[in-house]
Amino acid sequence: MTASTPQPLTGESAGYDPAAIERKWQERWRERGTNATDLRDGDRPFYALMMFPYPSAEGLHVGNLFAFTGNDIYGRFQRMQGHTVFEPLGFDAFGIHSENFALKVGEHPLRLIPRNIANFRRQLERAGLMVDWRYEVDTTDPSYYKWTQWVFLQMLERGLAYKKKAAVNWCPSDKTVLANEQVINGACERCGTPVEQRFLEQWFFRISDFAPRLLANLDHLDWSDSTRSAQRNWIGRSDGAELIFQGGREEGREGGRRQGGTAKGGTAKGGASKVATALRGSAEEGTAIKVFTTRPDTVFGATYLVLAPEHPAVDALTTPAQRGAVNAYRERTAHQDIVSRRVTREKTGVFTGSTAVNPATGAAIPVWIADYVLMDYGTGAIMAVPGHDERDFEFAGVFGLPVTRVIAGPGQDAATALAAAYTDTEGTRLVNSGQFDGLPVEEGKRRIVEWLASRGAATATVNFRLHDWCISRQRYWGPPIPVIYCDECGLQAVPERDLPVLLPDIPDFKPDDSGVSPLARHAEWYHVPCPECGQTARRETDVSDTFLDSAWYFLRYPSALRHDVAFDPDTTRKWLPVHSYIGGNEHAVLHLLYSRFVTMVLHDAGRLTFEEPFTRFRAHGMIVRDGAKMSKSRGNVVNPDEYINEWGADAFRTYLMFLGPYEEGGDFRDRGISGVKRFLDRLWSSVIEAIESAGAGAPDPAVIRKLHQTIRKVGTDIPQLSYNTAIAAMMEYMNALRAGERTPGRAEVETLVQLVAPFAPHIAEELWERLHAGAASSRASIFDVPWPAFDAALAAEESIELVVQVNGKVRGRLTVPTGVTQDAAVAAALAEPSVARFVTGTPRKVIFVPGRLLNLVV
RNA sequence: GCCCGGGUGGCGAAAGGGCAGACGCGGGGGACUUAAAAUCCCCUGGGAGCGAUCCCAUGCGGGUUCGAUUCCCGCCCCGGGCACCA
Repeated sequence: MTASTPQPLTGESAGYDPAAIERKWQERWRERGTNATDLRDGDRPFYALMMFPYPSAEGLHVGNLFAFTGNDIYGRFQRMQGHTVFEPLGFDAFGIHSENFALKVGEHPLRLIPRNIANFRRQLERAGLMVDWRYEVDTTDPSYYKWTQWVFLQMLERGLAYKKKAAVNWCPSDKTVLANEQVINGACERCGTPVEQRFLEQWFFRISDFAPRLLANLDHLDWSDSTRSAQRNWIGRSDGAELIFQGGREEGREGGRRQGGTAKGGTAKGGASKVATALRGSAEEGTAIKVFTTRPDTVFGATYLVLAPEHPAVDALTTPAQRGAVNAYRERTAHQDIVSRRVTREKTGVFTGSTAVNPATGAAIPVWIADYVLMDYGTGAIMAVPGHDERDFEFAGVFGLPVTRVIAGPGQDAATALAAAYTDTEGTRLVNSGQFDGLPVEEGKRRIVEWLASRGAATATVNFRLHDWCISRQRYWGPPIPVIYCDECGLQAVPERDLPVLLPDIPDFKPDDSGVSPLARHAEWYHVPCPECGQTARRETDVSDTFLDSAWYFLRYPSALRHDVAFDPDTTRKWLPVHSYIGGNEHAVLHLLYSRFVTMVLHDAGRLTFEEPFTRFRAHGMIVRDGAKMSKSRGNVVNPDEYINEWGADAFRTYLMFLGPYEEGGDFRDRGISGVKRFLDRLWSSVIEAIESAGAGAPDPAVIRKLHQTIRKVGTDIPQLSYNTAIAAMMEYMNALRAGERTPGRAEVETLVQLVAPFAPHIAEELWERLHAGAASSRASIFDVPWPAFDAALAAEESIELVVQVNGKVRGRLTVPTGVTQDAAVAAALAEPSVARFVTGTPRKVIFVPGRLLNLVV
């Protein structure tokens, strides 16, 4: 690749030198405060937010720039529409990623991060973003995390933060607890190490209490469908019922095997069931077992129960004869790593020795424990319906438990054998279900729940998959959780006046195997007077999850200059909720859900007037390079600095937007950028020629028509983030402008410069200044000049090309006046030999689409 | 397995019931030049024909329609998310 050399042009004008004009305008924007937003001003505020980056040591990723440029174009466009636009940016610099990198290079994050941030800011400034850097936030700055700690206190105050000992995902390599979201296929998302299970005291936020609202509001948000769908799946609503099975009764002793004769595929190990029967003894009377099911219609087919090994009722249900086996199994699952528990599909389990009564059939059915039932979903217990659930069928097969058909599809009846779990519901009906036989599934569900409910054995219930948010991290690089433990007074919140709890500058920030944060090793920090009684007390040593930092940063930006509040109520009312948020879909279920949750809590606390933070969200696509995902190991990472050096920020930005649909991403190819650069070169020379030939040549109506069509196209494409087609339209106009020998007129180029401005701001400012040299307006930024007005009359075509089809096949084209009538069009079409030869006699039918097409059916 | 995207020339892609391939890259030819680069102009989905023209073509198979890349049904493949969630 060779850098384009400046082309000598006529007269004294210099050629297009991106490096020089980009330097010039970035400096001028700084001097003149062009990008500074007066937050008190303007009756049409527009908050254009982009997801702030994690400032890695490798520097700005092209994916960051792709995201930011898309947001910047939209923001600049809104400004030209007359909005006061606020486009802030900051750095999400806490967290395990930074900390691990610091450990790797042996440098303290307190020294490393500021350097990374400085490098990022330098790279970002070169990209020509309309960012008001006065409002920059850095989550690791005490003036920021003071308020992150404040957010925690809001949660604590409202009973939404709580501590519990929990089985957590423990990464033995990073030596830390991971959120469920950070475990990918049973392995740590950072290092890929298989995750183990540990029991630790953890801080949680009660996000699951908000599941119904978080789900319901999605219907009304102007968000990318892909993002909303990901959140719906994550929240995971299931409609069903809780059913009660009375445990430990003596009647129906043989009930567990009563229907065994109907089982066909599930009796592989009948012996186990015999053992179970022999060992069965009397369990404690009256233990009620609640199960959750989405298929209450299949309750007549529930032939056994399964409890999670951790279920609190297991002790009471275990008979003396089975205690040894049950305890051994529970011991094993407690220590089992989460990988094999979650990923292995092999069915294991142990019989408790007890039975429970199926509330529908009255039969006594055996109660088992198995690790395929999870304590943290539903009630931690299930009714097993092996006939109609794949997992239950498999389990029944392993342990020789009876399988009963209670759902029959077309061509099946109550006696049809089950070779596998039958899970269809469409067009099926209930069988072997007493008075409910013959009902379709949906009606069966309703009627059976009503019937059982009348006997106190069922409640219609909704369950969510969403778990509470574990925010504890036994690490160093995060905001300390502002809590103090006093032997006298118990758990104490750090009073707001004592915030921030500063993260101390300690040299040994490396986590060890203790499961406790490195902060615990520093007595001078760890010991603190109790805020209540003044006695020596201990600080909480966990720091909070990075996702808490980013769950509220959009509230901080407009108030970033204030140090007495997290966010100023008046400013917040004026500028929020965020009008436009653009970011990657990798944050669809973490950051975006947590932000919605925090906003909802602050709304309920009366601190915000809105409960949804982002009015409009669009997920941008991913950029790959030469058809492959960018990675250091592949060596195909695009370094923005190199490209900006070679082609200029304007060409780089515009190419990023041109290479594919913004919301889908695209393929970065070095060759492709030259086309965009050529476009900017031509823009430059066209404007220079127009200036130098001032007054020469009348405007060409065809060019003006094309111009207005382009104004319309670009003006509708930008709000839809259809940047690639907007650029294509401007290129088309450029081609029309340059067709023939004529010199472009001033009016023909001036508007184009405005259309290009959001994409290539530096060249646009430079050309605008040159077009208005000497005029009073020359000191104004092009971004303070209103967007060009579209004139429909000027854009209208006088004549159109009418496509003529015969039986749907194109047989000719006619140039006709725009308002041509059907009769005139048919007459003209039949006069064309290319059409007439396919038409004999009068057409049977004529389809006429005015302005587009004529189809003759013969 | 379930839920989202997506599959169109040599390549990145347009068109979301109405001319398939806009725009750009790459390629071919030409102009300018002593020459090259840059720039400018023309051509560029496949096939048949000297030609005007004709046939084929938007992952595969059906359907609806005067007309389908677009809508419907059933598959296949690629990318992403969720997943022993009862």
